[in-house]
This record gives sequence, C-alpha cells and structure tokens, in this order.
Amino acid sequence: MVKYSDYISVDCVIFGFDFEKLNVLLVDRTLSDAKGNELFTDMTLTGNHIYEGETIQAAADRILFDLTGLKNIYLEQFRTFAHPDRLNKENDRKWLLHDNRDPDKRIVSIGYFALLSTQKVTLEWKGRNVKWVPVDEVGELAFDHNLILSEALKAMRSTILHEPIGFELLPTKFTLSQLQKVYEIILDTGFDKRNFRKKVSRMSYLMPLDEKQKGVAHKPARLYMFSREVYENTKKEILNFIV
Amino acid sequence: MVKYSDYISVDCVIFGFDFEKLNVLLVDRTLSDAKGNELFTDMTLTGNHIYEGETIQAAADRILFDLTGLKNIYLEQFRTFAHPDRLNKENDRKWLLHDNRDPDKRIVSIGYFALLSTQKVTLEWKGRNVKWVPVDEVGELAFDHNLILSEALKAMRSTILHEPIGFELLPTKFTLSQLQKVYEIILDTGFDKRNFRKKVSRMSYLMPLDEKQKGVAHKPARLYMFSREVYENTKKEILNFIV
DNA sequence: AATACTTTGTGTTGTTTTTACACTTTCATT
DNA sequence: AATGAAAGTGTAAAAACAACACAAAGTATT
Repeated sequence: MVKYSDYISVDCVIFGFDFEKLNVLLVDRTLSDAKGNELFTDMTLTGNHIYEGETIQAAADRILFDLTGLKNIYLEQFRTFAHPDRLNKENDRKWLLHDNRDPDKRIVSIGYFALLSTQKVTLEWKGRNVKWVPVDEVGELAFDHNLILSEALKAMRSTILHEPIGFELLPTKFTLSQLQKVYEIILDTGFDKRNFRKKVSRMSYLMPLDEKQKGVAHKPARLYMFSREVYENTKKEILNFIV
Repeated sequence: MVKYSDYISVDCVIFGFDFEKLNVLLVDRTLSDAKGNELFTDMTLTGNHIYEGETIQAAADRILFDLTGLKNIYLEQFRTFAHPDRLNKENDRKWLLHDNRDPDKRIVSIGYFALLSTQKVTLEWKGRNVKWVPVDEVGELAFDHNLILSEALKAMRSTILHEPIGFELLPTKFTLSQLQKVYEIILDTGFDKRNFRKKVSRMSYLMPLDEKQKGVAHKPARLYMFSREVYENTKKEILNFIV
C-alpha cells in the first residue's frame, strides 16, 4: 500500500445534473461497534487522502475516477479548509478513533468541485455506497462538509456566471432547452426562451450539429456541442456570459 | 514560543497601489555560512507558519499586521499550493536545512492576496526587510513564489471584474480619476473618462463627499468614499461591474 | 497681476444590447 | 384524424455602450 500524507486531504464536491435538479454525490458513513451494532450512520462528501508524492490535482482526479469511472471531467479547486476544530463533532471523533487516527490533529482539506451529467455515471461502479442527493435536500453532513458544500455552491455559481461551464453538466450532445434549464436551476431564476437563444447564438463555441433528438413525443430539438477548442481561441472577445 | 504546525503555511501576496503601478510586497532572503559569508540572496513573498490552534484566516491577518501594522484590510483566499516538489530548488533546500527543517517534507501553502494603498503603510514598521516591487519588475523568486504571484494576479484580476474591490487599493478618500487609474493599471487597458464616470455614477455605494483635493496645482477633484455597507445591501441588483 | 499649466468635470449622438412578448411547426400518442 | 408537448422564430421599445471636445478651477511662474 502506498503511504499517504496524513495531514492533507482532498474533498471533491461532485455536482451532477439530471435535467431536473442539481445533485451532489454523497457517501454513506456507518460506524459499528465490535459486535456489529450500528453506532451511527450519516453522510459525507467524497474525499480522500493524498499519497506521498502525488499532486493534489492528481488526487482529485483519482477520487473522481474511483467513484465514477470517468476521466477528464471538469474540476476546479475552490477553497481550502483548515479550521482547527473542523473534525471535532462527536461522531467525527469516534469515526477517526475507530480509523486509528488522532482526532486532535488538524487536517487540511483542499476543496474541489466537479461538474458532470448524472447520465454519464453508473453508480454501481466498484459497488461504492454513494448516491446522488439534490443539493436542496442535503441534511446534516459529517465533519465540516455542510460548509464545504455551501462554499462549493457559491464558487460554482460564481464561475458559471463568468465562464462557460454549464455544458459540463450536460451530456456531450444537448439541446438548447436543456442548456437553458441548467442555468435556470443553478442560478435559481428564469430566462425568456427567445432571448436566451439570441444570447447563446452569439457564442461561436456552441456548435450546432446536424442531428436531432429521437423518440420524444414532440417536435425533436436540434442537438448542440460545446467546443472547448473554439472557446480557448475566442475567449478574449467575450466579456459577459449569461446574465 | 507558540508551537506551530510544520506542514501548513500561509503565503500572502500583498498588492499595493501607489497611483502609478501595482506593486507586491517582497521579503529579502539572505543565507550566510558560519563565517558570515553571504551564500545567496533572493526574495520571497510574505508567508509564515500557522500556529497550533490558529485559523488560517487569523494567520493571514497576523502576517499582514506584522508586516504593515494594519488591520481590517482586504484579504481573499485564492488557491492552495501543495506540489510535492514546490520547495525543491537548490537554494530552497539549503535554506530549509539551515532552518533545521526537512526539505523533503511537503508543505501545504494556502495562498491569500491582500489589497491596500502603499500610502497606508510605513515599511519601517518593526524594521522588516521588505520592499515594494512593481509586479512587472519582479524577478525570479524563491520556492514556487513566481507561480503563486501569477495565480494571485489572475485571481485578483478576475475578482476586480466582478466585485468592487478597486477601492481597496486606494486611500479611504479618493478621486474618480484615481479610481479609473486603478482599473486601467490592473486590467492593462484604458477607459474614456466620461463613460467611466457615467458607469460608476450608477453605483450607489460610491459616496461623494463634500470635500476636495487640496494643494494640487490644478482644479481640485471631488473626493469619494466606498461604502461596503451600502454595497452589501444593494449587490443583488448589480450584475456587471467594470467592463 | 497676468499668463501658463494641469487636471477636473460635463452632454450628445449613433450603435449595440437587453427586455418583453405570441404563434406556428413537428413529432409521438391516442 | 385529433391531441398534446416542446421546438423554433421576430419585432419594437428601453437601456447601455462607445466615441468624441471644451470650459472651469486651481497652482506656479513671470
């Protein structure tokens, strides 16, 4: 087994959009005593240690791959959490002791958020006990994970206003209505359909395909793709994004 | 002496504006051998350890106060640096060994940037060997501090586009021309004076004072102040900032 | 006292962007 | 053949943006 730094960890706030709601991937945490009786059960964000010699970016990618089986998904470092009491709740101390760790040792956690479409993920991957929870239905989490989640949301909302990352929450091919829905859900607002289309039609990196939705009980919508390449070449011209 | 965590540190990128250029506060680092011969000299950003039990925000405030004698200045956490080789340059290893530290131990550094007017600071404070260097004249720095500086600049430019932090680089009372200059220097662009004034006149949190410049060899300009209080109450309405 | 110098402070016009708003088309289902 | 459901499209009024020049108010110089 590879040795890891026991004072640095990475927490990934993995956001998944399912065309209806914004969800976050949470892990079940259950602690049982020696006889197998359940002491408590609650949930955490997805996090892990960093191995010796591993960069934090690589650690975040690894965590993401372990949980979703996906590579090359959008990942952004947004904030680091190092409050000396951040692991100090009663259940957290029990959990750490059970894991032979010193609950009084400060652990620095570097926060990343990831964006993907829930469609892309098979949660049965490696049989992890993880599940999607709508962000507005998340209850009390372990450690300081409610704080980390709310900071991740804040950072993500700020980024989505200024950079084209809405696409990351959709399948590779998507319709304009789906894109509009992404922004409406995340920014908790509504847009006029015609004005929204007028706006995004100015974005040269939003590429219309010669392809339509299939099997829908209404006029099938045209599909689009996001071209990061075109975006990188034109972003100097673009000042305001959505809103 | 208070014990500190030897694996976490805070680096503060302290930006100071002097009405002409954007500067960063750097510290001289000189290593001498036992006989007093100078082995090398170079510069670092301002950073320090975090004491046991101290929050990182408090550590950043402390570093800032130690160097400038100022409290309540604008401070923003922008990124964390934890590459396993970040302290691995030859001079850095010598420096760490001289300081009885293990150069192979990874140190996580949490990056903050601070904004202030150079006018507010007396560098003779506590006789520190620090100085202002224009950001476009900074040479090779110790550790990974060139990377940290450039990431701080990127983050600061991004924030200043979306949040009213330009004021933080000026004295409490300032003129509109000084404010315009801040944005011109930092964004490396020019604005039309009338259009700039039209834009900022819409910001209710920019408060005109019944006071004018004194002792200038030309028509004295009206002074203004930034009201964070008004801003906090009105920011929901504000969508685009400068540019 | 007059003049030169420097920076402040102000308005209009044409262009672009934003906002508000409704109906027809296309497909699957019954 | 009719129904239901979302796609797709244009216009007009309001707001914001970009480009542009000159008189006013003070200090310094003579």
